[in-house]
Amino acid sequence: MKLKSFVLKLESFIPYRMSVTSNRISRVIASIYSARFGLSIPEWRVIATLGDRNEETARDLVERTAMDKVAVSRAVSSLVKKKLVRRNAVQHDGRITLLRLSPAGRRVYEEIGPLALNLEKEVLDNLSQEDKQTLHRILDQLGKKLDEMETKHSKSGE
Amino acid sequence: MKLKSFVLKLESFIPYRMSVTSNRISRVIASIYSARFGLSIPEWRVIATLGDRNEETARDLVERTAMDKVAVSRAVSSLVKKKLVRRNAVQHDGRITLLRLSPAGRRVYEEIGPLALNLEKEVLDNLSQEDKQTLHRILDQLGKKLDEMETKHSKSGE
DNA sequence: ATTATATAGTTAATTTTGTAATTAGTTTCA
DNA sequence: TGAAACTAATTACAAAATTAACTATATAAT
Repeated sequence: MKLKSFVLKLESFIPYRMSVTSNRISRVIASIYSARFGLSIPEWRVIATLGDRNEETARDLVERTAMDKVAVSRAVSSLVKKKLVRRNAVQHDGRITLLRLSPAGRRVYEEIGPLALNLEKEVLDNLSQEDKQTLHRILDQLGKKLDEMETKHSKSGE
Repeated sequence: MKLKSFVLKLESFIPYRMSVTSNRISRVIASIYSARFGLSIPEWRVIATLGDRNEETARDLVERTAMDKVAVSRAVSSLVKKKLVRRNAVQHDGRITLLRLSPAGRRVYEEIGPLALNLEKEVLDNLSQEDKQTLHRILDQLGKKLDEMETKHSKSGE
């Protein structure tokens, strides 16, 4: 009789576990800015990212947030419509615009920021300080490995 | 002058970091079963879940995978169409059907399972054994806290 | 028994997201 | 200078996910 040569239990499969947990956390965090401010996740990410800079191009946002450029584009134009973000043309390059929070956008940032940090704190409440550091380090290391794997993959797929 | 009383940097905000990392990992894993077997993520999850059981109801799948029941329903009916999953009626309750992998479905499971585990291993390659254990424990603890927060939230929202 | 309530599952409508193709502007260099 | 190649950003289309509503069966209560 043929024996199964591997054991795959979803409940101990890290990719699956991380996906479930991270989705649950995102939903909790999203609840504060979607219900109270009508913002989507990408919109909030753009606001959060612009919050600690003066001006940035959409390109920069893509880099800094690891979001897709289409998602950024959509979030930005929606935020511009809502008057939370302003676009400023650039003299020497007609393709790009510099983005910055409007005063209203900054107020939103100043209001959501602390709430988001509080919720994060509550979610992480069960973890020791050391666990949190370890988690950051683990995420760093996973990110590095994924960089490798992704470039390898795209190289071979050319 | 008013000072900002909080510091929110997306790149050190755990909910954000987990979301980015987990999406990247999911994409890597999905590449093996989407390209080679034409399976969606929910389809693969159903197969993986049925793989280590004899029979289960859709309801059980929802519980065990934390997937939405609509997603499970669609994944199952698609898999039935593809002849990878079979439905068996139950005598005493006309609402439920018992699901199990067909022989073909089991072959898919037997083929993807090891590949998925290998990829997981590669992704986690940078982590020590201890880190992996810690990660599991952290995910456990986050899960517990999320349980609390979600029930609290749904209670108060009634 | 028969109305009410709950459960399992599906179907339908909406929204969100991802992929591809397109537009507009810029740089390179023969 | 003027094609060709590249970059930034948007638009259009397709796939996927969420939410809401619905069907069918089963259980509970009066």
